[in-house]
Amino acid sequence: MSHSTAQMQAASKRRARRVTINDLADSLGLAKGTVSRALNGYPDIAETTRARVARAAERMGYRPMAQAQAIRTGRARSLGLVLNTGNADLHRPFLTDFLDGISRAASEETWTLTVATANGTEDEVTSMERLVDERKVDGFILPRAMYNDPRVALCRDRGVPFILYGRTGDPEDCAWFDIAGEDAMQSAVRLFAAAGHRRIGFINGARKYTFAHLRYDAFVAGMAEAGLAVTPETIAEGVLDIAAGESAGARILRADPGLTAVVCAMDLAALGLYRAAERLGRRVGRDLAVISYDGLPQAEIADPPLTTFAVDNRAAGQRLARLLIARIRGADPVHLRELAPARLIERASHLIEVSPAAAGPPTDFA
Amino acid sequence: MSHSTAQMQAASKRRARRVTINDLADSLGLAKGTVSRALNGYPDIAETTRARVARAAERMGYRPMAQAQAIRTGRARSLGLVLNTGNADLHRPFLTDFLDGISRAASEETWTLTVATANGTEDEVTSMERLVDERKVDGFILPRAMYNDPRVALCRDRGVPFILYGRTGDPEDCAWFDIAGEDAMQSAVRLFAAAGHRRIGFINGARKYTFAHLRYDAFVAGMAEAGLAVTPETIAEGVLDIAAGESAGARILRADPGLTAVVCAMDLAALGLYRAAERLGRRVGRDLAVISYDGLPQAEIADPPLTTFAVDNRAAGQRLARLLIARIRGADPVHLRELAPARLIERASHLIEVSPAAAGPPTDFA
DNA sequence: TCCCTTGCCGAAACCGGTTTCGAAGCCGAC
DNA sequence: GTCGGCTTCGAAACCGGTTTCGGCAAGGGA
Repeated sequence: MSHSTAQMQAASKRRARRVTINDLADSLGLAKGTVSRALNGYPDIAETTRARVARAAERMGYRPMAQAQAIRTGRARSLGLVLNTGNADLHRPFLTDFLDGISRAASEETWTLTVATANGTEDEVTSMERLVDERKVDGFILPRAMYNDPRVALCRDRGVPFILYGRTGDPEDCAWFDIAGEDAMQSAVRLFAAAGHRRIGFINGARKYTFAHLRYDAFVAGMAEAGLAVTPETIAEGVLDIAAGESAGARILRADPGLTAVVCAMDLAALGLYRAAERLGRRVGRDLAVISYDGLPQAEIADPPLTTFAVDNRAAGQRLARLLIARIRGADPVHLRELAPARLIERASHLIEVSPAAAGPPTDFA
Repeated sequence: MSHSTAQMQAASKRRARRVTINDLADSLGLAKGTVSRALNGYPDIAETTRARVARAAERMGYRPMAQAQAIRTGRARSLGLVLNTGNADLHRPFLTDFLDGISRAASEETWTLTVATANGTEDEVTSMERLVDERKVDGFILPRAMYNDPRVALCRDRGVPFILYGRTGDPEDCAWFDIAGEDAMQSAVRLFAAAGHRRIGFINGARKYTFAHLRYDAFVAGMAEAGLAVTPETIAEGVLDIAAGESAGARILRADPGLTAVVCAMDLAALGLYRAAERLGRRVGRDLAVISYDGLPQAEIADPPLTTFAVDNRAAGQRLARLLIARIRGADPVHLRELAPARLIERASHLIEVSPAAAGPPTDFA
């Protein structure tokens, strides 16, 4: 039926034709169906046969061709991730760790990661459609969950498994993983309140993302808990980059010159605030305290180094991948929901002297 | 033979079974082989038939299943990229743009991007092997080309197409794309020399990467051209991150306190140099001029903002993807080699007063 | 009119796997 | 000794495409 296996042994391994399941079956004197079942743990294969097949597969370096499996099983064994580069800065610093986490977890199950990019939401959905129509991926990781997320709508409509990085407005049938940014916001307020701050500003992200809702509510709750007044003019919303952070920062700083502390929902916002403060003759870490969220590398470089709640994106990627694979294998999404905490990295930006009335080290809240 | 198409029309589109080439053939009354050839531009199909098939495919939303094609053609239509996270910082800031460039170019040809990660070089090669054995990818983009690159050895050995981002020691049979970092280094030296600097230091990357050889030679050439002496104690090698940049910076600054300018092969090195300078009571942009290379976002945040040669990683990704696809389709690697320039972004770190003898605006060299 | 191209398409093999179905062989029970 | 059941495997269908091969009909030249 085929190419002499003896000849294959003799030939140097390089450039050799792949060894297929037929080669394996031939050399074992078994039917290829039998070999397939032996390799895939079917119960109707004798234990001795199974071992013999496994040994031969190992020896001959047999690795099943993924596509050939996919065509019958319908599983590409690939996770999809589409990055929206419309707001590239949102991903930038996260990405390496995030990808590493995903692909590491995927590898463990011999799955792979397919990534695509898109500009804007519409393009994003189009990319996703192509990926599922061509059966290149079995499911999606959806980063930056939006309150009203068209990607979720698509997946529901097409019956494609997915997992959100973040939460969404209507979580029914959604599997998700998220970091409790809201807890971080509340901790930040507590920390400031305990340090004696009375006038605390807030720079939030854009409401289209769910996290902005959560963090806003948490900020307000934290203020209420501390018995502090929330004044709308010292709250900025919709800030997603440094430039917006700068103008928003300038606005709230001017609205209330008595502001001594600002909580930022994102490091980029805080970095913008740094600039605004400088322009207004104020200095972060000396007469303006800042606590932020994300843990970007820029935050460490900043002057003064930014105190921020850091997110472990590698771990997040791992969890997301594992949860998605479980989802693809049929697990109930209700059981695939996890919330992890952010970790406070105390640097210099939150330490200023406010009032002698304040007592106790702020580190209690780490 | 099959499922009533009328029924399919009636049913809501959601969750519908994929439309296969058989469905298409049935509904057209053609053999599926004919449909396939029509779609793939075979010459033995009548023009009217081809048009009819194309229209039907469009109308029914037919999208061939990638894996089924791959099994016969041997093409997965997927580009492989394995990221080495052992030195995560090397990728970090590049990644979003880079991935965007690759996947954008890939999409144009309806290819996709498969990414994997690895720790260390050995793991990297293992990951690559799995990808090609399972036929998940048709070729690789190899970022951060090394002088002696085991990934290249693997690809050659297995006959797998690849393209280097960077150059390598033995370029035979290699397709590559690179940014002319050496030109940037030489320009930096010229710029400093023209501004009157006489004592110029250099912080280089690690020699295992080819770029470090090229940039070293270019630095030396630039110094010779300007008639300046190269002193080994003001040259540091092997710097790949901020910490190493700091200690290397301290060393050369102490070795020659008369140093007024430093060329850095990487922004991270420059950022480390900032810290070293500060510790030694010197200030970049006032009594120490710095020009670097990469164009990281951190460089803009730094104080003072870092003058640096920026790399357009999106464009690089695009070119790499296009070249790799050409390579996979059989183009001769000798014709797949490109060199692109870096672009100088003048900020504040290179502007200091040195000697009144110097004349002429430095911008001549941008 | 006949023959030979040429254009166009159907039929079937093929790719490398998975899954279904049925049958052979062995065993113990009756 | 026969029968039934269980274990174990071979054979073949199948998945959704691509590619080869051959045949039919139309057209052109002699």
